[in-house]
Amino acid sequence: MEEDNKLSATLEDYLESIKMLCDKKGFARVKEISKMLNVEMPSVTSAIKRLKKKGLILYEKYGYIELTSNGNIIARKIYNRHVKIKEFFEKLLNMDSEVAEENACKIEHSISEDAFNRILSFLNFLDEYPEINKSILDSFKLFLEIESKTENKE
Amino acid sequence: MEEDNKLSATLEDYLESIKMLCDKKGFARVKEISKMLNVEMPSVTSAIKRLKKKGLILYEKYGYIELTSNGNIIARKIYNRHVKIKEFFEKLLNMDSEVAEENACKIEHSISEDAFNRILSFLNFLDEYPEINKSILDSFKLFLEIESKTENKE
DNA sequence: AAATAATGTTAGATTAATATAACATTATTA
DNA sequence: TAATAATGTTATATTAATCTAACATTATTT
Repeated sequence: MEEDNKLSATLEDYLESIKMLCDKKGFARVKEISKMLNVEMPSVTSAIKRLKKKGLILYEKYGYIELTSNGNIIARKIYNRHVKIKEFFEKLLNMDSEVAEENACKIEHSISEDAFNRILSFLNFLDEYPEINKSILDSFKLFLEIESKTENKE
Repeated sequence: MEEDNKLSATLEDYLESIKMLCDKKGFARVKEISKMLNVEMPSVTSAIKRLKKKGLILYEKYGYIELTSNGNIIARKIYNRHVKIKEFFEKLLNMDSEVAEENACKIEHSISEDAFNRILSFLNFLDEYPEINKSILDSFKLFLEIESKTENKE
């Protein structure tokens, strides 16, 4: 009991898309969500019904889709994870923006609160000690270059 | 077409459990898998049927479960990811072993080849430059302590 | 405003993953 | 070896997530 309200990765994705669309234009539509997530419209209709049942969005047939305040809180949390995980990959591992994006998208759903806080702390650490930050990253970049030249198997 | 054979996260988990049991005793049994993954036995029976259909395991009704050579290759790949991701979390983020374990378990299924290679490279980097390794990690640990004392919200 | 296009919903089927209950097989032990 | 315990399977149901096809509504354009 207690927290029965855990969203599936899929519903988290829908909620996140809705948040992004709402941030941009104040509401979301089925078609846009379907484009964003690469699913057909009936899948969206089905998902938003489940989100509505959970009290996370407002919508009436054929109408606009908006977040409830609760939905907003949760969506923001998910989105924040996304942004931070992406940042972590980019800053620490020198990952391409698209690769970082793609991976953040998936990992954001499976990482624990605990682990996420570690990542946040690490990002703060890098921010607050830019010298360390720079020296690590420079060395690592160099390492990557050497590694790619060596091109050793296994 | 081409690679239709992508396993779901769930099937990857089953395969990984089977690998671990086989490594330990040469074969796996339904009961043990069910304990390991916290599912009921019929769920295991259903999963191993799917794995068998994909040619990844050998088994006959009421018999032992073993990996095919193909299954072995795939299982090893998954397991390796698991180990390395865990190591990454432990070494870099100073995460508790259990937390690292738990998160590696989930993330191993969603991370891309590309991103995983970055993580591997970073681990190699830490290994090959132990001075850098130590200095980063010591500073970060210190930072975590300071942070936890400060206990600032948000 | 009627015709057409765009968008959204319903009905319904499919697949994966799970569970419970009932039954079957294999292993243990008295 | 017969009885019991442990393990495994089948039958069946449920839920989430997706799809296609058909229909409904809303918006756009002559």
